[in-house]
Amino acid sequence: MDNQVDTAKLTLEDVAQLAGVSRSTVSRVINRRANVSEEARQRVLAVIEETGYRPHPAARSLASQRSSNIGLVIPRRFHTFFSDPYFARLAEGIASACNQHSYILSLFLFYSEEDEHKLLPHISRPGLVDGLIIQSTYAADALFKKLSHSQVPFIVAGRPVQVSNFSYVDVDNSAGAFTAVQHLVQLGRQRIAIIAAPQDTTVGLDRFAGYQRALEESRLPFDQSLFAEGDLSEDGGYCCALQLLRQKPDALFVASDIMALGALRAIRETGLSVPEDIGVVAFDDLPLAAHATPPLTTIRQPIRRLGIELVNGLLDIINNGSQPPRRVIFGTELVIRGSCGARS
Amino acid sequence: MDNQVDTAKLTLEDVAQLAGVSRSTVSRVINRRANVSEEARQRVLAVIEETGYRPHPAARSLASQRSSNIGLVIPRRFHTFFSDPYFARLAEGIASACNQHSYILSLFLFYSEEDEHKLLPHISRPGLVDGLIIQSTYAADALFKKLSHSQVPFIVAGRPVQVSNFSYVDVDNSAGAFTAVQHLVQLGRQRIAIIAAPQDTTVGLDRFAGYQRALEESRLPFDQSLFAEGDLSEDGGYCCALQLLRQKPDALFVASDIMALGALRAIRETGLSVPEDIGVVAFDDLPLAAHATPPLTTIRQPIRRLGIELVNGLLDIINNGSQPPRRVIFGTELVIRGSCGARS
DNA sequence: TTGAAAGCGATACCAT
DNA sequence: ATGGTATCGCTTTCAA
Repeated sequence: MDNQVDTAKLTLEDVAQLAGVSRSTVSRVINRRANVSEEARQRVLAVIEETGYRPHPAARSLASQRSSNIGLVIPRRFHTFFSDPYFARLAEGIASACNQHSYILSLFLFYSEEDEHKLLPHISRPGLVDGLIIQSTYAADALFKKLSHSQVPFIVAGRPVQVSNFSYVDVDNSAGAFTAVQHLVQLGRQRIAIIAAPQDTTVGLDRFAGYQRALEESRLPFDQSLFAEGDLSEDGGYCCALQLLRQKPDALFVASDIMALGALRAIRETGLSVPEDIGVVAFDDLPLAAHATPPLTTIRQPIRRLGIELVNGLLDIINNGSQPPRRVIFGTELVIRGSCGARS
Repeated sequence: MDNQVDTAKLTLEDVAQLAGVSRSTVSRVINRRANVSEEARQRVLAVIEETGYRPHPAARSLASQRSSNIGLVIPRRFHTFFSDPYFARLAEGIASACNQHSYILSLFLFYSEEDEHKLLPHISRPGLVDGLIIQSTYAADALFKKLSHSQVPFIVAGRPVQVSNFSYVDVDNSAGAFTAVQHLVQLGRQRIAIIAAPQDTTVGLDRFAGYQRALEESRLPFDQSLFAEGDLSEDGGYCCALQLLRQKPDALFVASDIMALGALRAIRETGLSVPEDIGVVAFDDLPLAAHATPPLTTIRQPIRRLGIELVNGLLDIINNGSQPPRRVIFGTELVIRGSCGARS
């Protein structure tokens, strides 16, 4: 045990000597190559166990040209997003998948344009990371272009705004929104307003599209005055709701749970009640949705799974290339609670 | 511009040739060493600019034995914590400080014991990271011990539970809690209950200590039946509040905003009102505190600054050693809103 | 101030 | 199956 003290500067060579084999053999054992005699392998393994030897990551990456590192990139527009529980959950899924695959996860948050200029050249070059997971944003499109000229494989979290042949993982935002609105219609609501997510993101666009589709299908007219665009914050939801309430809607589809909290607050302050006066359906199903007053009926998306799939997808691309682009879209699920007025 | 295409495999040697100098000189320029003639430096800089050359991180760390990487470690007990906005904010502060110092931030979330066993040997050896930021937990103490035998510098986020000579950054939890409770006392509350944070964390212990101190100082008796220990979740706060309400308290000090949300929910369901029947003061001042109904009076702690200071502290330790241990404690601030019943 | 050369600690190809 | 060796791209003495 105590011989682990100076373990720090133990090299392959040392292990090889102790085991009475060559560096090559030790390397093979470590990398689980087949062509090693069981006997040699056991001897090496024993020495490694005893000494607590670990290969030096830098030496490894230099020689193999792989870093076993992937980066999670959050472009500028989304800092605030990081205080959004959605993001933490995604990161969690990503991190746990990384653990599973023995990859290290590095975080790149672009706060300022300066950050981006400074970091981009580093991460878009092979060496630092083997691949990147990038949160989709409108602003991120420029980033995608630069990256697609680079050697670094990447996968996008959420459909990229401009159609291009990138690999991505997303949920079916449009279908989810459709379900949400359809549900309200089925409950007899007629004037269904929407607090949309930013329309320069695919999340925003797609959920709005689903809303519109549901109206059409129910032969309800689209009324521009029942549309408001929030910024995904609680405050945003609050402000939008105040504005929309003047139009006397009887229901509200809110494109995110967080904004829905704000909307509930606005409705409460206005003296109206949910779901009696106004039915509300949100999107995300974060843990807080169940704890809102009243509990939010919302569209559940598998955020953690999204994270895991992003990692799996990225590793697949790293190992096998991204031709054709790899795309995965998860379905959503309506979770009925108190805010919509379903009698359940 | 287009010559940046094969920039990927450009080496120091290439740059040296293009600039008509030796590798050594280029290296000196890159590392901002003094002993380079202005002329040579300019030539090299020009070539770097033109070619978009970036040093290979692995080669660099291998040669210099520094990775320019620091790790943020979240021990087991705290996964749930990651969906706590507190954590996201801390990570944000840490990440932005890393950007500033040109360090890469890697995330190590220990989900399972297996994760820990698998990752620890790697991160506790020099090479992968230059240093670690570790979230304090009771469970983390074992981790600290292992690490203090290793070569890897680390700093703790939050005071370690068992007193030892580690470097750490924390807020003055005890003083904050004291202020909170004192405030309630000054508003005339007599039966002040507490929803404490887990008592196997210093956060929990210190805030509870502050609560007790405030009672003592006001000559109010400590009543065990007015004490409940929550798990930092909304649900935890809810359950604790239900339990405490049976004891007819006239005020509640809740050790975290998130738990306070749960407490408000419980109080609401019980038909009591805040602040009339029950004054509530919480701890954290996350953005959501202002949006609760009623808005939470709470103790503000500078979470982002905590993150920044953790990085600065760690870098200081990396560069100058940790003797004596480096300790920074931030003060807190009472933010008065609606939940406490102050007439403001 | 500059350059030559010896590592840093692994991988992987090539013989054997 | 095993070992020798060139190589990865940089930092860092050491001489000049």
